[in-house]
Amino acid sequence: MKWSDGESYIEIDTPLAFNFAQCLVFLGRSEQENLHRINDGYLYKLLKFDEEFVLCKIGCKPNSIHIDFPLTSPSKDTREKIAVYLWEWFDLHRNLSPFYEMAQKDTILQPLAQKYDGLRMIGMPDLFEALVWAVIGQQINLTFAYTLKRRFVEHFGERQTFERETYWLFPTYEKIAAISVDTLRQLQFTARKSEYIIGIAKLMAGGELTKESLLQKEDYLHTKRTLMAIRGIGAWTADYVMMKSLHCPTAFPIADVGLHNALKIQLGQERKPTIEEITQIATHWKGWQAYATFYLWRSLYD
DNA sequence: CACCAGGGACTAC
DNA sequence: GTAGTCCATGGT
Repeated sequence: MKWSDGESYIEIDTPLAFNFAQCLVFLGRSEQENLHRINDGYLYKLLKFDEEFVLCKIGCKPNSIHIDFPLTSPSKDTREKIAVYLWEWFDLHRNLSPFYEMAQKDTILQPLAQKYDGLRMIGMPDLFEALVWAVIGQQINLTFAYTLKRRFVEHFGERQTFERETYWLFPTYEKIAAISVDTLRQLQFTARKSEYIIGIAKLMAGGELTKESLLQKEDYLHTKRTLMAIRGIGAWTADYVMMKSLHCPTAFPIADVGLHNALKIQLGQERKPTIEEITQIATHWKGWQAYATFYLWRSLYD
């Protein structure tokens, strides 16, 4: 990763096939999102490292991402962590050339790759955030899922205010490990989801589940099995988290309803494709299932 | 009012 | 292993 440190700002070199505006479209998909704000072409995100809050104002230049710090100037050590966070958030380490070459020969992906050229996998560097968001999203419509996430963040997350706007941090697993099922039930989480989320928080608080250990697993299936052994994490959630937080390119939530709807639309069919049909279609996507899924999700927001 | 929603656990066979 | 059932609640 290449980045330059200007002390009061940082700049991260962007790879080929990167389009900041495309990424902002995806990040702006919900009005209820409270973990970042988009205003006038800039992306605002609150982060915290070692008790140090940092508000980032993120914009783009021709070949780089430029980050200013409107609230306080972070230390050098923190500036490096911010660069790493952004690197992960926008999946900047990945060379997309093979994906676009593959997409060029795929009738479904070809128009999407052209239309959303430069869109990167928008990740979730925080493993706990990815897990909770996935559990929240199980079997409910996205609008309600965002409502639940907003309540969750605003009840248990820390905040900073800048120019009359409030910026939120996702709650920590330490905090959630200590709450009761009843507390989440009051926010209209189901009892089951409350148990899953608190259970996951306790595993992480106890050091039994870490992003580092998951990343150390040998292969896709081993990692997926490890995740699926946790109560509340099935095949869909495991793939979702591997895709968004572990940057696994072969993660493929094949049972995803959004994926089914996107394929139905792209294929111009009256019905959604079956799992067997999707398996067949996806044989072309080998090695890039996560990106294929992500671009299909993106197509739902036009 | 019916059906759906970015599923998963649990049970029975 | 897999098919059936329940979970629970808002959106459309």
